[in-house]
Amino acid sequence: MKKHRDLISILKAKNLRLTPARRGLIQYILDHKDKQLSLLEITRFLETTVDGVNRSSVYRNLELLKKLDIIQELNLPKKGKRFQYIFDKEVHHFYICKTCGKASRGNKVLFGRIEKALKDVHEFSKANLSMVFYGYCERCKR
Amino acid sequence: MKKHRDLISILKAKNLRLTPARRGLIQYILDHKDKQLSLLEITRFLETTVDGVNRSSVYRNLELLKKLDIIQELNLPKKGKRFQYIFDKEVHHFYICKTCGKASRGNKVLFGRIEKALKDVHEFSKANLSMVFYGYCERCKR
DNA sequence: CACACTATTGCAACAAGTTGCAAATGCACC
DNA sequence: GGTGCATTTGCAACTTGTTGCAATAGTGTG
Repeated sequence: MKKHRDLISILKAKNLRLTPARRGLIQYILDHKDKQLSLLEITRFLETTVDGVNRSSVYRNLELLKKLDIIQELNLPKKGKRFQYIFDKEVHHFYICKTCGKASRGNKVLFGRIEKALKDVHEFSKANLSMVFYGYCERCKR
Repeated sequence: MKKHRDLISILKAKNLRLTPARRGLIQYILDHKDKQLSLLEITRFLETTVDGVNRSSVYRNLELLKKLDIIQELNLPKKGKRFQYIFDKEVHHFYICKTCGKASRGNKVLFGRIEKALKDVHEFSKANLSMVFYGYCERCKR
């Protein structure tokens, strides 16, 4: 799997080690790229496969993947903390409903358009930019 | 104070009661409109003034103010959860540094421009829209 | 200003998240 | 394949956040 190898080499380049816990976490996230994963889902998977990963390790590794811009944490109303794969050169931005917590990904065209709108924000680097919009979805619209 | 009365009438309209804890919280937030307040700051203030507000009440009231679009919760890297006043007809969007957690508010012109860029996102209501951009600040830029 | 009605609070038990430290282990080098 | 060493883990104690429920107290009405 190509992406998998990409990630491995990122870890290596930073002297980060590929432990069973990390391997499992990365695999699970890669297998659910389009989902916003809850901690419960992640923990359950790691329990049943790597069997016995302590929760502090799970938290620490999620933190690590965030720092590496591999995942992004989203705080979804009603649904709590979620983790979303964002490691690709593709764009990503999210529309989140303040009422029900539904999250949907934006598309490339819109991303480009918004990025352009931000061109005058000079003191802010748009490298690995990610954007979150909070409004109301069709169902919850008022 | 004008804004204060605005908020009070919003509460009234929803059958929400003005308890000491709520009054204190609202006052504190109004007095620090341009800060991202930490829970510690809020709690400390409420302890020393209203003396003895249970933490569950603090959490519940913050949740309430979020639902009313009076404050917004921001998750700042390194700094944790913060609460930011957003209740005015003025626009608000934030630039957050993924490394150090520095948050800065955007301005009206940019907001308008970005909002326009979002015009084709039809299934998403931009009422009380708020936007968060994650990138890197000048200091942390790489 | 007392009453009734319902929203809100405090409490206590629990769940989720954090941290320092000693033990374990991945990995580069031989 | 063994060795050394820095990274990572598990553990345990702790802090932070959540929830159900009974007691408390705002608020509108007369």
